[in-house]
Amino acid sequence: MEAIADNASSLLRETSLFSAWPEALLNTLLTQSKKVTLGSGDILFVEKATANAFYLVLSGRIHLIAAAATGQEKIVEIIQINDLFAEAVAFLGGCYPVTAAADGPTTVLEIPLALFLEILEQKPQLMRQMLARLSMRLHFLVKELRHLSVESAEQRLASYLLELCPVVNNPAVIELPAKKAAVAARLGLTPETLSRVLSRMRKAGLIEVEQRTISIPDPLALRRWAGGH
Amino acid sequence: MEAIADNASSLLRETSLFSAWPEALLNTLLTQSKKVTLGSGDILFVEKATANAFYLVLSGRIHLIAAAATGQEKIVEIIQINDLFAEAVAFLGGCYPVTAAADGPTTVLEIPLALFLEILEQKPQLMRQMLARLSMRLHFLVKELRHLSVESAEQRLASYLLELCPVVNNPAVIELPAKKAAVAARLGLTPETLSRVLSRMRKAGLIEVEQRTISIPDPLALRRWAGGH
DNA sequence: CGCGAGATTGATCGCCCTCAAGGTAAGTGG
DNA sequence: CCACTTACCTTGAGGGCGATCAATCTCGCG
Repeated sequence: MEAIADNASSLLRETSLFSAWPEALLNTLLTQSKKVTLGSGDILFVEKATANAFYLVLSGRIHLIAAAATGQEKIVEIIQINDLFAEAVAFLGGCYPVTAAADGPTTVLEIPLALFLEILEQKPQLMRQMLARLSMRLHFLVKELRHLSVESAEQRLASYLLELCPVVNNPAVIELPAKKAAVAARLGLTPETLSRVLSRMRKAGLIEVEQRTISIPDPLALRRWAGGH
Repeated sequence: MEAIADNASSLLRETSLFSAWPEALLNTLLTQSKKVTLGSGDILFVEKATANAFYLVLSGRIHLIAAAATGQEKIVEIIQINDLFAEAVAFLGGCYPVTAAADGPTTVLEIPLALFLEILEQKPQLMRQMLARLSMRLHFLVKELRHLSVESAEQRLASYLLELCPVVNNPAVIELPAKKAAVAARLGLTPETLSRVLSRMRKAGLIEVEQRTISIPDPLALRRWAGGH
């Protein structure tokens, strides 16, 4: 229990949102939070459920999924270790807009909204940070909208790979953050299409694929290639 | 000039963001703001430009447009009269994520970011409202992502029409907020496809179309029909 | 080895875009 | 009042991208 708290504390401190919080407040928050362990595919919360808490990924991965009436699903975002999610619902006091499911064994820290809001109310500068954070998410989603609506499969995958590159000028070797089927869903594609596009890029000499490891000798060439379809 | 300020003041007060602002602060903001008149197609700001202000639509309409490298365009949102836009950039101090263009003759109120931030800094409860507002936009965009990625043209148009209905149980007569080509772009479709889908709905007896006026005898039937492709 | 999950590859199909040709309606000038 | 113009919408034919369905392949593992 103590070990868990310590682990969570250090992880919390690493997030941009909490990095500037005073120790005392962070501890208060932690005593009210609890660790949740999930198996592969377990549902943390479902779309439209009343939101009582938000979450920090301690280990594993969480998929945020939007489902249509027809049963089709789209992974809106893949939440990695040490990322916060669902924190935006706090200010609406409403319900979750997506479903959250574990991708493999995963542990998350569940932080109650009520206490969080109470603390925030007394610390305006923390609010300012929340605002910046939400703005960043807004920009991210706007960018996603563009990707989905006006870019081809090649362009979407290329953008995605380029985002994973630390620097765009040098050769890079990157690791896909999840199994390919999940990456495909994240990009709004089927696994088959993802496979074919990767294959096309490989044949064009732009990337090399080995399991989840992808090496990109010339990221800029990849970007140019995607530009011309 | 005085008339302009009065008009803008009353409009500002009607927006959820400013409705709770004290008169004095609102006037301070107004004296620093200025009215901008735009002709059809005029660009208010372009994507990636440094953001110095955000805007309130006083009359007409503004299209927020995301463009791809290939030149294709998608209307992310259609901003109606009395709606704020671009206010989210304030907290990043960065650049606009989309391009804003006037749809027909339009006037907007240009509100400088610097002053706005300064006021906000001193009024925590106003920040709280900003947070709620940004959360709402986040939810809106998440919903949009779902629409674009997992729904068909029929479903997207049906959802769009249903959102324009005041109540979903009763017959409704609604007015498209812009010319059909713009609505199509807003839905991620071409004008041709929009026309065809409208035609299909008409032949199914679900709607009647007269210029921009659309009557929906049974919104629920429309929703059911869209569910089954 | 055999099993099963994930990845690949091929064949086919459907939705939506593109290109092209009317069609409708409102506004001009004679 | 009527040709003419212009903007917008509609309708049709054809094609491409990515989904679907199905078969095969790879690899880790009991």
